[in-house]
Amino acid sequence: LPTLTLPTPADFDLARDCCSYGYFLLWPNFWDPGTRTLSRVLDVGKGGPVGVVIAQRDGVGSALRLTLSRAVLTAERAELKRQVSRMLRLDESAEAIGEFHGVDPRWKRSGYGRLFRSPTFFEDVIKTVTSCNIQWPGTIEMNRRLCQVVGEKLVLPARRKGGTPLELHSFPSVSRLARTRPATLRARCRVGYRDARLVELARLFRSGKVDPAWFEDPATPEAEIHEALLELPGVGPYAAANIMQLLGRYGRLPLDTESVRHGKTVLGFAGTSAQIMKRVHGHFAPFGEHAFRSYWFEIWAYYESKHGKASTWERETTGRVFTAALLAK
DNA sequence: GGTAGACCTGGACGC
DNA sequence: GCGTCCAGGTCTACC
Repeated sequence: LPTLTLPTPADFDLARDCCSYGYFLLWPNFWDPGTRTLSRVLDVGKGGPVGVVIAQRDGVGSALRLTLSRAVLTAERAELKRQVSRMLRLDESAEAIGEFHGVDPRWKRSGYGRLFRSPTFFEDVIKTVTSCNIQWPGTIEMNRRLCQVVGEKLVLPARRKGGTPLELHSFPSVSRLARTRPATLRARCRVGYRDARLVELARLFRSGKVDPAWFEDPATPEAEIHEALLELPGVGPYAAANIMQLLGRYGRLPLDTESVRHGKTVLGFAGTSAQIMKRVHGHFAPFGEHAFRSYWFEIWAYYESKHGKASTWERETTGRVFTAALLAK
């Protein structure tokens, strides 16, 4: 099979930096704790979906080895590298992570700093909308169904003679989701009332009214991005702040019921949820433009204290246990 | 500018 | 078993 190599920052650790945010557990992403590889299908051009397995064999800072399901053209190769770099935040240098550790030294030892995200801005927006007002296992199910129902199918030949071919799916493309009927999403993907909002989002991307390049441009003022996100269907204060962090803007906190749980059980705050939210907000304000990472890795450390290293979580078992009721115990 | 009430779905909990 | 509540919120309609 064709392979590609991708250099990484000096401190990059695939197992740690991939398994750093819940989206690594969402379809079509598949982290295999056994082989410590990330695999999924990517849409990189007109040649059809490409399966990719990402491995880091020679330790921290070594190059990634990408094994592809088919040969790719030059333009596809560039796009593929761009998408993998986005997912794993290869754009964040060791120095940039060091700067964060300077502000919050608690994560220096583990090296946590990069946060996993999607290969595209579009997928991040859709995934965030599917995480609202629902428990985590529901988000997992919705993403699985979206891929299987609306995503493009990729069939890989059986590894052994007589074995069954492997069927994989990509994440729904903008154009495909824009053409999907809300009723289909509701019935087959179980997205509930999110149906029309998801289709409308895809249509905004398709028409160019939402331009990913503008949102991703470091030169675009933060306040303008935030304002534009709030205009999107299905995106409120929580989702907007979360998409901001996915864009690498860590100054805002996506406060939700999980923040309240964290405030109570870990930080020891008492009072009404509104009061606790306020205190959580104040607690992380001193971390300034790094606030979200300080907040998130505190939560992540709590999850790992309950279930072990995130890189050992299985998508089908451990990955599904993060419900409010279980976390509160 | 602030706040009830509705909203899909499915897990958790009480009876 | 069945009803109720609510989750990594958002939107609309009111005040």
